[in-house]
Amino acid sequence: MSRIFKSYGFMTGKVEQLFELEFAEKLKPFNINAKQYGVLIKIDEKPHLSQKEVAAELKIDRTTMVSFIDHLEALKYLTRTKNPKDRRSYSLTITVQGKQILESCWGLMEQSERKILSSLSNEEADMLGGILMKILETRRINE
Amino acid sequence: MSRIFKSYGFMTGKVEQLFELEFAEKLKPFNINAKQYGVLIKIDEKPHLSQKEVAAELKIDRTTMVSFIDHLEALKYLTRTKNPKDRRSYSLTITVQGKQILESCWGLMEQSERKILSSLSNEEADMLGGILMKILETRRINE
DNA sequence: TATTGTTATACTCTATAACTATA
DNA sequence: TATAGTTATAGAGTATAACAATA
Repeated sequence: MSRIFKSYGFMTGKVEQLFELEFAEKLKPFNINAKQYGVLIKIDEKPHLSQKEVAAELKIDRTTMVSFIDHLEALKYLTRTKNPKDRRSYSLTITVQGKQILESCWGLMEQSERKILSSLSNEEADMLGGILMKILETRRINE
Repeated sequence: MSRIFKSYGFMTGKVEQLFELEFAEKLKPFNINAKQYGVLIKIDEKPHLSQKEVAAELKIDRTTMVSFIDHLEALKYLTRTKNPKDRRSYSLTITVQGKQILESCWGLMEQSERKILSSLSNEEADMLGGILMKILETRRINE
């Protein structure tokens, strides 16, 4: 086996690619990508955030956020309303349709992840989740 | 904690990003990126491969490979010589300087990976490597 | 005719800078 | 003056199509 395969970065990247490709396929019918799905989750969990706040929490550039929100609004997955307390900013809320999409996508994501992890025992899958979480927690990427 | 954080895909992506950013920083002085480093490893392990063969093994587009090889040749990390048995293709070999760079980068990669994994016990780090490998093996990404 | 490497081109994704409206 | 959102633009990174040299 090639030396490069002994690299955690390389292995993690390849596994990430498996998850990404599998999930992107499932998301196609909904016309959104994984990052836009993350934006929708965030707005569902914290209604009335502004574009800037969502951008900061997900570490996405605010100009990129404009196009993401444009797209999700056009699909009627969320609504922009002017924040009356600061009319420069928007208050973002998910729509009923958006919530439905969210649930469907969550199910599809679990399904595609089960497929990628199918060679692992339940214990190994749990272990993987715990170890990844542990790496991220110490880096304080807790959003 | 946000729901999205319970996703393997999301966690794997974030961890991959940690490895990538850390290693990219180390590679800067050598003026190559992680994929070009992978190309160099491949040519070191299998001398006299053609550009097309390297491209196929690493799943990189052959037109992208042209610019990678241009770059690595300009840095004198590898040499192109015409394959006498098929003058359409090149025979790629790593230079002495390329080999030195390879060893330096390998050390730096191990160093940056140890940093990312520093919150794990040795057993956990080994477990992570084994589980990632197990996922990839069943998908037959064995190059 | 098919294939290797090359070039020109285009496309995706994202970031930078300048603009507007509000504060 | 500073800030939220917007727009225009540019820069990576990569892929598609057409071409030259060789098989």
